Amino acid sequence: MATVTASTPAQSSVLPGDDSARQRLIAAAAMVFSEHGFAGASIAAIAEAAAISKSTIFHHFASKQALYRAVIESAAQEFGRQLDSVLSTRDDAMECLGRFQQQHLQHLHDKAPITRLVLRQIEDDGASEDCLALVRDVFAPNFEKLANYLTDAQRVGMLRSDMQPAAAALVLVAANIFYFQHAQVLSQLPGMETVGGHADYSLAVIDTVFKGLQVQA
Amino acid sequence: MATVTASTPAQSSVLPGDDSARQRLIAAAAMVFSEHGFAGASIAAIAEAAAISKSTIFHHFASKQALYRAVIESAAQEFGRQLDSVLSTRDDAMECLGRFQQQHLQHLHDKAPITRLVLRQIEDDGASEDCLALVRDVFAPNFEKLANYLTDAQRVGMLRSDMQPAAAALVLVAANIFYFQHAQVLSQLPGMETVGGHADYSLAVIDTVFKGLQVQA
DNA sequence: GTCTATAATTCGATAGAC
DNA sequence: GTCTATCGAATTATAGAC
Repeated sequence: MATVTASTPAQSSVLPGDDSARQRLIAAAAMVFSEHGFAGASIAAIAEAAAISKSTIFHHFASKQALYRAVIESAAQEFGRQLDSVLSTRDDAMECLGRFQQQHLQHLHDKAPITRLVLRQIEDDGASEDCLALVRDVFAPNFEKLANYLTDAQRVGMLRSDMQPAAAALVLVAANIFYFQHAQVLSQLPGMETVGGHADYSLAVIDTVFKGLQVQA
Repeated sequence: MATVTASTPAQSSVLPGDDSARQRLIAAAAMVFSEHGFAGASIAAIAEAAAISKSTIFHHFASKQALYRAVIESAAQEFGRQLDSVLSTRDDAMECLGRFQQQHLQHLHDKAPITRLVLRQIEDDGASEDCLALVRDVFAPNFEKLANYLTDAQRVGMLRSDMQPAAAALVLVAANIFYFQHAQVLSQLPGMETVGGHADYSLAVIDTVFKGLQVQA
């Protein structure tokens, strides 16, 4: 069966294929999925891109679906690792959240093809168990890191005590995903000149949400 | 009322009900487009739904594309009319913006099929002149109404003076569109129980953005 | 309705590492 | 000798053509 355990005890093998083979396969699959979508990406094409045989793929992954999911998981976990260093309660909260916004938006762009694939899948088929599981198992942990950061900062008195962490996290993430999906047309809206490029956008969002709309006392 | 600004030369037909025929055609087209998408909706099917002939359609609209656009324009203008009554600078700003969020989200849902069509088109082809023109001519006016409300409220001292109206408007709209597109999976995220249904979500967003994240003085 | 092409998945076997 | 990565060939599923 597919041993999907990620933690091989680093048995220094002399063979070119150990656990890195798996990583190479994921990388190759990411490219092919990105280019052709899930349905359009054949196992044969992925095998060719990874320079291995089709059957080897099924040695590593139980199904095409499982491979696809591993690709997404890999990207999400990579971002998750960044998160830990970005969200440090020791720093100023606004600065910290600004970093988060920028890194998250950057991540969406770096993995743009996969990001589009995932968003599209959720839009088309959000009620499917596949989608629900993907969000629950892969994205929820990262979301929780952000929400936990907000809750912690709240406890320490760095953030408004009656703010809802989950709602705030959602607003921040939504602003990024919305921008990722619709940046091309945003320049057509009035007043958008002042918002500018990616980085400026992230800072404008944080300024807005962090300080709020109401008059400050 | 329907002042459908158009590039079409005003064929001033003397027939009474000329304008209502146009409206009926738009309504029928909206249904057919919603059900089958742009490509899947044939002019013949639209003509049948509107109980008129194909050629009558081309008397009212220069092309299928123009009719499609009129459908979107019609929905946007309908929402634009609601906006004027919702955004009244006389009321409390938070309450007013809460109403806006709820109405906007409700509008997205009421016109769900068309909304999906438009969002999809922007995602797939946002750089096309069609999309840019759509946003510039159809959505920008409504966006501007919200931005202007924020600017006005700012001038009157109801909102923080150094807040960026365009950024704030974007955050609010993004939160709604994001929710519209991904509501099905949001329940998989931790802490979402407290956010609840449509109306609660709107209020949670407004609470978050209006009061901000930082500790209030 | 059968036929066919394509793609996913399974099977059985081989080779090298410990 | 067992374990695992790998492969080629065989099997199933399915969508489209005729």
